[in-house]
Amino acid sequence: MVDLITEIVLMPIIEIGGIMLVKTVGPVGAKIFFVGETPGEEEDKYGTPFYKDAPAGRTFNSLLTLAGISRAECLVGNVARERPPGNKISFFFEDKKCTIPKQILKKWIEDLRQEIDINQPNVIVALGGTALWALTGEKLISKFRGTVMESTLCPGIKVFPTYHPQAVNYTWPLHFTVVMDLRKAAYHSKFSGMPPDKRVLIEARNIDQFISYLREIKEDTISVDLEAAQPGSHITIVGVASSPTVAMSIKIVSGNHSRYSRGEELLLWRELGKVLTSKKLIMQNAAYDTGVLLLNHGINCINNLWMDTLLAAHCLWPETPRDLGYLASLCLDVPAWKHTAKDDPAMYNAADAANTFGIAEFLYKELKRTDNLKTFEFEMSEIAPSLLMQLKGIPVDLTARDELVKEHTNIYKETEAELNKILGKKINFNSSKQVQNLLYIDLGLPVQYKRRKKASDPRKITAGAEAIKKLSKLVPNNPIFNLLLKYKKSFKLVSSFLEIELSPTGRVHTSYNITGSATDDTGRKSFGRWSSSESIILPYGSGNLQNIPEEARKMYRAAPGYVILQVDKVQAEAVVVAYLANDFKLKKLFKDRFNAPFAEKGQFDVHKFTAVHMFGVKFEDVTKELRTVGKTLRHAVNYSAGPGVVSAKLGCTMTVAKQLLEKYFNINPQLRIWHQSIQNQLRENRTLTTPLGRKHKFLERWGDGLFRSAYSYIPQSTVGDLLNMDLVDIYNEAGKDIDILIQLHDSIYFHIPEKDISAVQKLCLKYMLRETEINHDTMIIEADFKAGPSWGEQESISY
DNA sequence: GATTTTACGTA
DNA sequence: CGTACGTAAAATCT
Repeated sequence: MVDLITEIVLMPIIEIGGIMLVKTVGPVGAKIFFVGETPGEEEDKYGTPFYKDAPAGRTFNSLLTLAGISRAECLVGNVARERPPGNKISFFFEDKKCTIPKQILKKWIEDLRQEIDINQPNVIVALGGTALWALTGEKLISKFRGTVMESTLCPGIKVFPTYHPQAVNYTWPLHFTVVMDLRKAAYHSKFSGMPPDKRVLIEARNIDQFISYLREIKEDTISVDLEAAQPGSHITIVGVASSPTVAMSIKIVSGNHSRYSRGEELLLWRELGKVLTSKKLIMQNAAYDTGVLLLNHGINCINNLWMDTLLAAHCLWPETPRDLGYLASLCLDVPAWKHTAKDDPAMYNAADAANTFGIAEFLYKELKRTDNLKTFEFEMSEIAPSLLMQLKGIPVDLTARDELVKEHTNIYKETEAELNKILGKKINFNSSKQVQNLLYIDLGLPVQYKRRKKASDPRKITAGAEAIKKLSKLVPNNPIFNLLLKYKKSFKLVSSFLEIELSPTGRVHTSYNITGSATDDTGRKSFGRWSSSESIILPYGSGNLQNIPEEARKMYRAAPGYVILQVDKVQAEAVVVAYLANDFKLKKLFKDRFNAPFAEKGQFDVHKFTAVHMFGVKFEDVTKELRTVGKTLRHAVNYSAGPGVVSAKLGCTMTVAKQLLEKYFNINPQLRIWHQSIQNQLRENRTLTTPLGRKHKFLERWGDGLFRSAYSYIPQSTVGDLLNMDLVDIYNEAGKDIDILIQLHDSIYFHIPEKDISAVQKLCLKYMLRETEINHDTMIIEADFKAGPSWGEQESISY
């Protein structure tokens, strides 16, 4: 019977009272059926769903191409067949939350059901939340995308949800996820029915059962996952998988009580310790699990790590989310399980363990295929030093801290009182809104706006420090500006950096994150630099240790007889840029500096060099001010900053800033060429590779924002990686003997006995002068040293 | 009470 | 129209 129909759409366009009916199109018996939401303006005009020249249709087609799917072989339709007023799907629902469909929508869903029934596709791809709801009754696309579901509308038929192409248009980085999803959908179009779930996930009834499971594991690799209660990171559940399909978990804690006797628990930890120190281990975010095991149970299994799936995913896809649920949706064919954490934590944990194993196997193949194994192994080697730095913490001198708190609390309180007196009323100067009202309404000053990232961004009013500085120039002799700045500075210092909780031993801890940021899930920029954030294992301190201001650094003091020694990569990013841009003059300067004896190195200062070329003065005659101009311009231009930044930094007018920039570019034409070459590389496949082999695909919209992000990528990433290589080597050689305190992107701090200074300097130099090939030349970034009684009081020392 | 915005510290 | 990062406090949402 079906044979009689060659195309579903015999009459795609039917006009009813001026509104087009947009029907499903495509060949009968297609294996994939794409279902969207409603027709848009163009679809309505031409009667075709995802019309090729409509915004969503254009994106849809390009996503299909990237996923290797031929649209001609697919059915394509929408849930709603007419365009609602204002393109709002809620028009077809009785209620605001879009759960009760109106009669007409019910009829369209029945049409959809019949189309599915006639065609019997192997997979229906639900594009967006409405299609997901119509086909399965579920609403949250972000929760279910990437996982196979069974249709409730047509039982027995697979539904595979992903984002709507229009969502990709709004948030372009989603396209990576959608392409990955579509590839998986293409795989599912090859067979009908739900994929069998072969996993055996078991919650152990008691310790004995868990221990016998551990003892019987024959495989040499296992994956491990812990659940822990905060604060204190007390382990509540342990899960171990011996393969992607076999996992067992055991609940150790119920409520606030251990479920087992002390003796039983000790037995468990002993047996677990044996397994963890004899097998190769897979973990997701191993630094946390290994850290908790080491700190709370004395189990040190760091050297047994084979793969941290977080790091593997970071090396492969640094631009995407990397939580386990997301990775599973890309790599595996398992049902979504992340929402079961509360209802059945033990099974949830077992699923975590098993899925981590499966993800690891997938990622390993991908790392190999894409030539990323070296970067991955390097990142794995960073786990031990970063974790031990976290656990060790850095010492705080309580007396110094209290004095600083007292001093700066006085400053902001006095400043506040003075301001209130001048203004004749009380204002919260930490409130941006109140300060804006004060400046722009009460005082009627010219409104200051934030610098925009894009010309198309809306202008935003600001009352930040930069705006206040500008106003103080416009209105001289008004004392409130300086008072405001003083208040903000000291308040911030006290609240964010001085009044912090210390550990019982008076230390501060931070978690060094090898994979960088994790804040939002629409594309990240992690370039291989570490980030620093609050340690969940030891939650003491200000969290981020990479943004402590100089004043607050004074409270981090060395023990008696000890010093804090700092090693810096000299002008690191400027050196990398010089080699990337192939700036011969500059490269020669850096090489000459390297070959000069220590006492003469000051004669090869890059910023003075810039000033010499900019202003035609002699090297000896470069003033401090001219050097600052040179430094600011080099920095600004390297990263394609504009005159706004230069004028703000130098305190000059925009006109002067523009002239300076122009002059700089004329003297350094290589920079424009280098920027152009970055753009050319992006044009090829949006991917940049650093001299150390780290790759990053830039998913943002094509344009200046993308370019600027890309310009900064190679220098930042290369310097970060080189410093971490140094740190790993130094740790591997001497981590047991010397205390590595802090990593600050291009410098490392040590806490060492004063008598060891020159030995540690030697150790640093042994590794830090490593050679890197760039543009068929050999780059060496120099190192220099400072030391002092505290982190905030550091003096240069020779070597 | 949870989430978003604004501002600000470092490299 | 520098980039990258994390956090505190205020504002805003539900």
